[in-house]
Formats: sequence, C-alpha cells, structure tokens
Amino acid sequence: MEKNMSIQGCPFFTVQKLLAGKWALLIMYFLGEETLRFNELQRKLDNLTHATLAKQLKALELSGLIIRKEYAQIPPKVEYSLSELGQKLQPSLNSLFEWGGEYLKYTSGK
Amino acid sequence: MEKNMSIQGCPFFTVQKLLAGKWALLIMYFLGEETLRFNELQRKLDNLTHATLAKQLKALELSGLIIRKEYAQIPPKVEYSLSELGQKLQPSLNSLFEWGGEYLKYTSGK
DNA sequence: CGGAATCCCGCTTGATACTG
DNA sequence: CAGTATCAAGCGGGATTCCG
Repeated sequence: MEKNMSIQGCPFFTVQKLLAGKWALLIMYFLGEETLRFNELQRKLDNLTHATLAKQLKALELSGLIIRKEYAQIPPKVEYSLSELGQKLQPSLNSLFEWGGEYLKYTSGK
Repeated sequence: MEKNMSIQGCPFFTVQKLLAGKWALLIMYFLGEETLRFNELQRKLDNLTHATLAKQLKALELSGLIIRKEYAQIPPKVEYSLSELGQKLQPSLNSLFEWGGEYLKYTSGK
C-alpha cells in the first residue's frame, strides 16, 4: 500500500478531495466574508436545493473547514463560519478568484 | 437563462469547472515544473491509466490551460506544457499546495 | 427553520482492447 | 509511444419527501 504513498500524501491530492464539491469554493468564499445562516447561504446560491446545500455543508464540516453553531431555540437557528483551517485557505481562494476573472476575460475575447 | 447570471459569471464557478478533473491539480503542478511527455507524466501519476490521463489532458487542452506539441516522427513524441493562462495559475497552485500541507499536519496530529 | 432519507440520473473514472 | 473506442461501475448532484 505504500506504492501510492507518493501521491496519497501529496497536498494536491488532499486539496482535490476537500474542495471537490461542486459548491465548495463558493461556500468557502461566502463564509469567508461573513458568518451566515443556512437560509442566507442558500439565498446566495440560488440554484441550490436544501438537500444539496446541506450535504455540501456537512462534508465541509466533517473536513474541519467550517464551523456549525446551533442555537437551541424555536425556530431553529444555525450559523456557519470558517474554522481556523478554513480561514487559512482564504488567500488561496482570493488568488483563484482573480485568476478565474482573468480566464473569463481571455476567453470572452475570442 | 439570465436568472443564473450572477453565478454563471462568477470566477469561482469557472475555476470549479476547469479544475474539476480528479487529476487536474496534479497535472498542472507537474507541468508547471517542467515540460513533459505523455509517458513521463503517466509515470509520475502511477495510479493512472493511459485512457484516463489522455482524457484529462484533452480536457485541459480544450480549456486552454495546457499546450500540446506533437512531433511528426516515428515513434511518436508529444510534449505537454503550460499555456500562458496555465502559468498564471501557478501562484494559486503554490498557495493551495502549502495550505494542503498545513491541513495534513493539522489532521495527522489528532 | 434546519436537516435527513430515498431514489434517480448523468457524468466521470477506469479497464480493456484496438489503431497508427 | 500516443491516442481512441467501448463499456461497466461508482459517485455525486439534484428532486422529493418526511422529521425535529
């Protein structure tokens, strides 16, 4: 099993798995700007259903990238924010964001 | 169709699609270090079959992130390298790489 | 309001085999 | 050596429905 070590232990492999979710980048971005409740987040991602968002959030929570804070009250209220690890990702996110913008410029031209 | 504009035009959405391939990050990373032939690349990704690598490369080429240079000779020789756009992605890649390393440290501890 | 369980569908991955 | 074609299998996203 150590024949694959070179790749399994590779940071890129890790990143790939962590951010593989279709909405992971967007979620991390929005939460980077501010703490949000479930429904607030959903409103920002207007293509997304309840269920899908819930799954993505759970995955990110289990990975330790976001924090889920639940208030014991009626009606229920849950807030999501970036964990310490998640916050450290922000510079990379910003960098990707800028590059994405450049890509769009390039390709819209042709 | 313009009700989704806000998200379709988002750089993160673009990045997500571009780098969605399971091996995209690794490939971009290796090609960032040096121009490589098909088989050289495959050897570095020792889990990967011909077919899969070929598909990933084709996708990245069509996206305009890598350049495919073919030499008309026997036996065939094809070299892959980063396009201009691909090179601009490198800083982001490095940033992600470092973060991935930190993540591994954090999580291996617990 | 927030979340979980189910089912369905499509896409990507990966194995295998075949061309030039 | 490089690439394509085909096909099977697995996974993830999305819609729906039901709980607290």
